[in-house]
Amino acid sequence: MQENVNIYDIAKYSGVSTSTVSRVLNGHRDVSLKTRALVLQTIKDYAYIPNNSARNLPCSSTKAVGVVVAGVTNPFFAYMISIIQTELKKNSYMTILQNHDPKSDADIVDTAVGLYKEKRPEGLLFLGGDFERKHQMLRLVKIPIVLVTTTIRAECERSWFSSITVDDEREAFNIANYICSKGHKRIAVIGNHLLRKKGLDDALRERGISAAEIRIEYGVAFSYEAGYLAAKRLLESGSYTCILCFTDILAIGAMKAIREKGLDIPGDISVIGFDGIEIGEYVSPMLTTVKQPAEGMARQSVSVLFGAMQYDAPHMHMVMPTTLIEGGSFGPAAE
Amino acid sequence: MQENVNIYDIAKYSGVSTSTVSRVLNGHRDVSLKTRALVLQTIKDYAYIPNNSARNLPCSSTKAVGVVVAGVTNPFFAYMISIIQTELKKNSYMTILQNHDPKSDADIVDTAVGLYKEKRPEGLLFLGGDFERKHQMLRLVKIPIVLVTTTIRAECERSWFSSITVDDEREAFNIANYICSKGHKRIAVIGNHLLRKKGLDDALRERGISAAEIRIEYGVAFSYEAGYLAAKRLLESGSYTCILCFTDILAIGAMKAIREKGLDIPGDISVIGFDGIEIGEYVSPMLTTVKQPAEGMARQSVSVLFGAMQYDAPHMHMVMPTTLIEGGSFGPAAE
DNA sequence: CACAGTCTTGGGAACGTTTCCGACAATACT
DNA sequence: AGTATTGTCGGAAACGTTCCCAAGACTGTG
Repeated sequence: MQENVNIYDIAKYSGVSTSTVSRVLNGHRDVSLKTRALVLQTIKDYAYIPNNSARNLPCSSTKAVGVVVAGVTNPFFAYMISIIQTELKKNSYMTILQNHDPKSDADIVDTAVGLYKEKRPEGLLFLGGDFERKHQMLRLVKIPIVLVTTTIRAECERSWFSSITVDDEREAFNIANYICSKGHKRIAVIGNHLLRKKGLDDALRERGISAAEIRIEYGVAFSYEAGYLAAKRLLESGSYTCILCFTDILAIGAMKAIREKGLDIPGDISVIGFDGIEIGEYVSPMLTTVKQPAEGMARQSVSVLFGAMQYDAPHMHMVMPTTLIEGGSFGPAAE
Repeated sequence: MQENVNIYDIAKYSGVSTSTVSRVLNGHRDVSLKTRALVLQTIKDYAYIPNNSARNLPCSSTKAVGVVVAGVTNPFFAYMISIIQTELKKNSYMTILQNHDPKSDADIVDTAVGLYKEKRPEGLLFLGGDFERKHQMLRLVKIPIVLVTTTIRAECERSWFSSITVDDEREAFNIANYICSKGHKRIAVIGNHLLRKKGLDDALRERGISAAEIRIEYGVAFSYEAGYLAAKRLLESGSYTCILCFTDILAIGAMKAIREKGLDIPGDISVIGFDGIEIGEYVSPMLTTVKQPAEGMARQSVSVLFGAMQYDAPHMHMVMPTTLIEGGSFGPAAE
């Protein structure tokens, strides 16, 4: 273990005070060009690297943002993470990644509180997940929180956090209408999403399709496999002309089950997804999906978070538009 | 902004000294049960959370590990990240995620050095990427380094870091032989991987297939799109019975181009990938691929890293076995 | 009852920075 | 020339912990 050089050493070797070194380090003015150059050279010579913990101590800033993700494995989140990380890095914040396996039964809020307690990030970003039980616990976390693509229950008091979402209920309502308008009547659903389910139910009710006629498979997790298994169950128990999945990866899983059954997509069964991940363009047929503006949401999320962190900006709840990507996995009802 | 309570407050309110509070916090013995209970209660009452920066200062430990990933967007890496993060968390280390966009021209080593300078992690994990130019710079980073699935040039001095990989050269050699043994002669390759290319070349040379007969598309990045575009170029310029891709996502991209051309997989063209990502099982036909033991590698990587961090364990270079997953995208040569 | 030994506790010096405040020199102005 | 102003710099007190060292209380033994 070699001894690390510290700011005192640099000061000593440069023949200046620690204050001056500190000023150089932080780019403050009030340092002559000559002194600055001298100190910078010394820093270089001794390969000095400031100690971050000590640095954060006086201002008690950690330069860290916690990102709690409901499954890094989901390409939709992975994509947003890559953007968020880049954006945070630009402001020299580090991203502390905290994966929350959606299969595990631990509550995402617990995960977040744990992260906060241990690492003291200055802000918290949630990607996906369900925000319901025990969310109150997060109020004692006094740092800004932004929920991205997270399902927020209607009864939640929204005054103490920000969010960036699409209007899940409305989008589901619209897509359900779209499906019905193409003649589909025997519709199945895979996925467990409170708001999207609500929008769906409303649309069907308006059209006089009773909820009883709809089969909903609450694919427990958002994974390819869950979609596959759920679709398999559906195909064994009934006959449908359209399967709506609340997530693209579920849809892709479902498509496999349909193929295995020897059925044609969309000839026999249409499949429709939600999210708009890249892989959807590479399956056959291309996935028809409700695309969320992932890049924009990711960028906005750090912008909103920084706003709250730095200027104490008020909480806001942004609703982003979606686009229907017509991929080929959806067509009019068969008969 | 509310004032944060600190260890002094807790000491004061409990009527003890900070030393005692500290001892309770760190689970040292030499504290009477009564005092311990009292302090714990006070901590609870005031919702006190120790300041991490201050905590790390005396021992200068940051409880952080940097993970530099050559593209979080690649499901192969995303999967390993999720495991690594879980594993690190178990030891109450945080994972600082640093995405290195493979499309960008910045060198991965620069990214890593920057991460080290800014955040001072206690260990560094590389996922994927090419380890060649300027890798020497990392020697001045005095913390343990483990490379996972990273291409390490033969000329690299290996004594100062650990690695966990498959034997890329040998696996490529084997898979090339496998392809040839099924009668394929007009083979194309997509991907840019030094070692895998070398193994491939060797195998073909042994079989008397000159490298000139092989068309290699150096898909610049590892992305679906790169695979798609590369395959498109291939199909326009020649006729092949098999396309070997150095990464599954390239293969999946290539499959789309083949379908668009109206060709059958594997009837007209076989496709073979490398990695063994989950989505490979959900495309049609299922992707034949050389599966790397992602889970095992991820687990081993943090185990090796911790070994080096804690016991100053010697550097090691683990080579893991692969499995050939026969998915259906590969068949014997057509004619 | 004196003494040694064990438990428990408090005091205070570190850890490596930042930053406020004041000192000093050099310059500009009256 | 004297004074105000500006530009540079150093001193030293924080920041919130940990941990070593010593002091005090208590127990058991002779």
